[in-house]
Amino acid sequence: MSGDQLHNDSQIEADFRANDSHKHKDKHKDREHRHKEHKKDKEKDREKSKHSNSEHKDSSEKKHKEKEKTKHKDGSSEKHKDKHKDRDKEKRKEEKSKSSGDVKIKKEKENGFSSPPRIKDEPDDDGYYASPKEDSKPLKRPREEDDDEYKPKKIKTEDIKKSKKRKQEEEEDNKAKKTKSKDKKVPEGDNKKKKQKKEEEQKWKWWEEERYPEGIKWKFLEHKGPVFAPPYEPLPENVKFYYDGKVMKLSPKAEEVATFFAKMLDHEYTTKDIFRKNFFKDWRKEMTSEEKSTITNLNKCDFSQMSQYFKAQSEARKQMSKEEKQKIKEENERLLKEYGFCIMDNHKERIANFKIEPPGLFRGRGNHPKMGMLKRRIMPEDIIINCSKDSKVPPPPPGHKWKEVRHDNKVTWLVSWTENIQGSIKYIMLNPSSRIKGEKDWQKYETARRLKKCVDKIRNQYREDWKSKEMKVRQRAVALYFIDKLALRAGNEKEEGETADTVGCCSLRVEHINLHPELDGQEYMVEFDFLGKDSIRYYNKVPVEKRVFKNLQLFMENKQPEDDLFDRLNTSILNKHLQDLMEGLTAKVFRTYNASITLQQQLKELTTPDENIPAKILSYNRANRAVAILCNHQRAPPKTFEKSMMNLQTKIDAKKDQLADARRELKSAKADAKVRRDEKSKKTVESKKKAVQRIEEQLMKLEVQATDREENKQIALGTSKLNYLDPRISVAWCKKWGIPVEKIYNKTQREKFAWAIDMADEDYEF
DNA sequence: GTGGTTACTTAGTACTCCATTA
DNA sequence: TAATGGAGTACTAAGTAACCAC
Repeated sequence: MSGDQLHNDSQIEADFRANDSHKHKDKHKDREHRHKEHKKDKEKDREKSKHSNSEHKDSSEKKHKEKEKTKHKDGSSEKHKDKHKDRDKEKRKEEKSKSSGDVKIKKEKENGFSSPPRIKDEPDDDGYYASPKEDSKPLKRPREEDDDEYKPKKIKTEDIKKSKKRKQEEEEDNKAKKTKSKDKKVPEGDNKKKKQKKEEEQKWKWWEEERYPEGIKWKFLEHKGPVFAPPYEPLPENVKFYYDGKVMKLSPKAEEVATFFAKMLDHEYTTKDIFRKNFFKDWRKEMTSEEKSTITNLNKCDFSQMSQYFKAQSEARKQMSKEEKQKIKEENERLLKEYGFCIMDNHKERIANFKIEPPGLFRGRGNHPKMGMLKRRIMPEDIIINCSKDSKVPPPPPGHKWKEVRHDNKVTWLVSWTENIQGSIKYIMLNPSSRIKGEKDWQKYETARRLKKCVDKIRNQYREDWKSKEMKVRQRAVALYFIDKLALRAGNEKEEGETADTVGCCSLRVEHINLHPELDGQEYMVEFDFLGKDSIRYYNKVPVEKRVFKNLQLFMENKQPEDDLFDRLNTSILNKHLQDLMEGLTAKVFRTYNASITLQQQLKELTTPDENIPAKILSYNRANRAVAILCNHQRAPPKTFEKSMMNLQTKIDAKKDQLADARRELKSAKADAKVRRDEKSKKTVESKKKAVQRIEEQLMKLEVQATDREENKQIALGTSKLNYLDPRISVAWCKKWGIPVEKIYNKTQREKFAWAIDMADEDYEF
């Protein structure tokens, strides 16, 4: 399988280049299917071995057994069926690997196996050092996760004073708030005071305060509960639904579900078999028995009038008058004000998602087996409220009650409910700008920085483990190598048939890699091709070390394409091992670490001191892009991409013409001044010169913009910026080069990273 | 070791709003 | 003044990983 190398960015190491996926997703379908069949077989086998004496041995299983026997011609039909149970096979295999491995290792030694090249270029100083700033400001100490039983540390007296003062202020603030909440209605007049207060709130520097002991997330929590989806509004009489060419009036319930489908009619989803099948099955559940007996074929349903009605409605919404739009906006603001905030430990904090997800049709990503199923309406009776005992419990809507009210301060969520598609729990939590999220974020980067201190040791260790006699250890070491080198996700096991068939490192299957002893002039190439999170394709050709290559060959021996590559490994085994190497270390820390260290290196490499601000920002974006490529953060190219690119090019051409004109004018002005030699003409020359300069700058800006946009066509920068890059690296870079931080982070991002903006100075080192 | 549950982070896309341009 | 386009936001799916009982 070959994919076209898409990201042709000279700045980025070829190793890290992942290929485009969106166009190729379909290619995987076939394979997925095959895999599913296979897995089903496997599952059955598992069941069988579990209840070996059970009465479940039906004919299909027998058939399957026979099938399996023919599959594995070497007679080892039970091989690879089960990861953890088949000890005999394991032994046999290990013996085999031992003998062949020994030979191989010897051979390598004879070949003069030299220490492998470094996985990633890293700054020469291997040791970690805290930034001088942190040394001088113990208050902003990087938090170590290892201080398990955290006791608020005594910090500089000065700072204690500060914090005490702040606390006093807060207490006063809180008192005021409490009295306020008692007599609720506050005259609209005190806007100024309110504003001031708001600003104070925004300026709250939680990162300078003491933390709670491990496990405790808050001491006081009060909120207004969730906002429910608006009730269903039946369609007007003139909007008809037709079945088999005849008008049919649907019951409200059936009609509501029908409108969900009608609203999606233009989407490709509604043409997919699984989607239609799932939808129809769930829709029928909502029908009256009469409807059920009439409506038996989705193909005979005509939703077109409904669809047109909704299109007209959305058109009308766009055409609304200013006043109407303003009214809606005000209503939304009112809702936000009332339900969008909570009080957590004396501070008003913004809630991220205070609105309950409305009912609709489930749209999974990729080839999701449950697409089209009905996401049912969430009622107060489904809702668990979490708040503190001494808070005012939010009242349920009239005539309803909550499923439960609990007071659990070991968790951060305010509201939860169980969703009906996967049976998973959904939560209402706080905004990223909140203390509770910020602290966690900060902690995450501190863990990644701790990894920096010991990453060399860990790398040496897994290199050693490639030679281990134990298959499990070898697999673990190779997997870890991939996670480290390629920033792959851990790859938890997933329930079969419940989700799209996607994989991560530990769940890679034989069919996801191709080994090439030589490819494109390089030795020991591994070609990856699989669907990762969100069914985004990961395609990459990577040269690996010989020992890794040989190990992979070994892991793949006698396996079917649908078999697990790392059959002795899962994420929990891997993470347990990582925990032993460093406290708090998990597979995902490697992604954070490698993303952040890459940004820091790339910024160092790409920033040229004498460049102007737009050029520096281009460099920043390129560094950011290198990370996004490493992490395989892709996006569908914007629908208007080609057009907007063309428009930009037109602008550039026009600017070029304008520049040529200005230069001509400058030339003639110069000639004129030479002849006249008066003040006026000199001034004209000066002003023409300035004009040329101005236009040159404008042109340059446009060109930079064009480059940036082109390079960004299929790469999403946001995800890494928000989740993987230690914001202090960016802040330090801004401070070092005099770039306003607003150029890198928008308002929301600045709120999220307020802690970093406040604490990092220009010589911060990750 | 496994399977189930829970809590939380990470992810891409659809929509909205607002500034700029024709 | 309407159209356009891009930045920012809202939404919610899909991951990771810890914990617990057996």
